[in-house]
Amino acid sequence: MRNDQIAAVFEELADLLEIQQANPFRVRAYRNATRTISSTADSIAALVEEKSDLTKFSGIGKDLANQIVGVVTTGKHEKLTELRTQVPDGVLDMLRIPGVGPKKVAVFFHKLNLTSLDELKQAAQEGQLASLKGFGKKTEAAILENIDLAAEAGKRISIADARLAADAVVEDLLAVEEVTQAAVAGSCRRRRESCGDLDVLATSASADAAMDCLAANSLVEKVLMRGETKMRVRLNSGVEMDLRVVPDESYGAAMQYFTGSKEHNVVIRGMAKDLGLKVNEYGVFKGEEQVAGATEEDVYAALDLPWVPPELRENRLEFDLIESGGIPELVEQKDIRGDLHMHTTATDGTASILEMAEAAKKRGLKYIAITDHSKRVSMANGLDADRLRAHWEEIRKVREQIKGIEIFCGIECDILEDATMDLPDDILAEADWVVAVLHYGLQQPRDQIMKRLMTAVRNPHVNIIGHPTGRIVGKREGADIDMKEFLKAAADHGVMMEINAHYKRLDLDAVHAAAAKDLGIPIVISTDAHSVNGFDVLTYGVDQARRAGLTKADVANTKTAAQFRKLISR
DNA sequence: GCCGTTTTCGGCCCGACTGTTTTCAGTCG
Repeated sequence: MRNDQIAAVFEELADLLEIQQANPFRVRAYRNATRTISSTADSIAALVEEKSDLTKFSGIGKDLANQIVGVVTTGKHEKLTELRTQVPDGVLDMLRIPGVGPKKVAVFFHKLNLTSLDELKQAAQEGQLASLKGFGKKTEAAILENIDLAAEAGKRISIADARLAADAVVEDLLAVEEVTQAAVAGSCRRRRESCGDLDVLATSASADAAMDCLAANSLVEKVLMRGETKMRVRLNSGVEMDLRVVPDESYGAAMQYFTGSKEHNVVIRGMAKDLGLKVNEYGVFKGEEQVAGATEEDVYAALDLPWVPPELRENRLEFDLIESGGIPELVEQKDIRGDLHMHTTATDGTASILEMAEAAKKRGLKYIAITDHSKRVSMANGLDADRLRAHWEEIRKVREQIKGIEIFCGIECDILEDATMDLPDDILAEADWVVAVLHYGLQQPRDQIMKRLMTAVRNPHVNIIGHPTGRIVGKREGADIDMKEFLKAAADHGVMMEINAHYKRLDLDAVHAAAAKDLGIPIVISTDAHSVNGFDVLTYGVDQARRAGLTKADVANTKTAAQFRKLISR
């Protein structure tokens, strides 16, 4: 059983308990556990099998540990099965309507016996909701208006789209005379892989001036809510954006607050409490007195903490890092000197070897590896041994035509479904750089996937595993991998791991990249560029590495060309 | 349901906005 499957059990349990008006802190305990389970690189099922103590995870106590063991060993959860018979699926769907939470859903279910979105819609159209105690015409109208959005609730946009939209709004805001400061906050600032909504923060002599600016932005479809300091809009893309306007002296506190994550902030506020302080979006307060707030650095300093890079604010690594000596300097885009995964017209790229090399050089890169597809990827005109040798011959010619950038003869070699390599050892041995990847058969059972990965890891010619899980962010689950076992094998055999920088892949993810770092595995951030503009995505890969707590020293393609050549010389 | 070097019981972050109220509950982030 995979971690996300185990997590889903407790997620549903939390929803059902919430509708049953269970103790909200108990519900939160389940949600916290869900998060813990899905954000560890350990295989929970494997831990259960070897009878490890699950209470070592913070937020998992004796009771939850037992429940998890039950779920893993029996594949069922008694309480969940029982609750399901009491609350139909359709009732849970109602939770996804914006503005509708567990309390309202409970009323619909218990007072009106409504059990689906369709039934709720009909009841609203007939005016049944407005007559309920605590409800009125406006609530009913809002539900009618929002009920069709329930289907796409939870829809997230890629970090690339998020940054584009948020940056555009910020740029507009900064052009407003009254606006003194404006910046992106929320999950977009934390550089999550995808964003469910966007947060923008501003300081302005007039909150109205800032809000009017956003309301007039061409990206905005509708103003959903507008108060004194806070405004929410829906963008054309369907995603919602919050704008918050605060005084200058609170800007840092507000940035800290609205950057989140919620989990990070809960810890921060707990620490403040222990120090006899209170933290809110307006500042850090000792009694009535504001002791910090203008800058984020001040806010953290008031709590005896170093400033925490936004990418780390997930209550995953940051507090352990602080405790064990401080937050290290994270890798930056300017540290990257090489790109070790890209394609040319030889397979499915749109630019020649020379064009790619020139584009890379222009971006300041000192070395690249050309890694076109192997023959199994026939759709992309993948290379067999003969064509690959000819291709490498071309690369050697290009080396003569361009100076100041080193070009490695590489290959992105498929690991086939039967756990053999797509190209024979003798040609892999001739390569400077071999990226081994899974493209097909990602749905195979864990045993076979692991067999394939082990084949690649043990192959003496394989340098690195590219986009190790094969997942597509928000679209496709990756292969079923026991990540700890796989990474351990890679570490033992000196095989590196890729963070594929494309915003649709970002693979390894932050949790697994951190696990790889812990094992001392060198990480390479690669763009997988298929065109000269394909290098643009590097920034997303660097962000992902930062979210994993990686420093320059952890990332192999920060090395100089000479150092890197030495690293991969056979 | 979890957690603890002032705690094994009594806490569990905090505020904006809306709608339905006439002081507050629900939702959201």
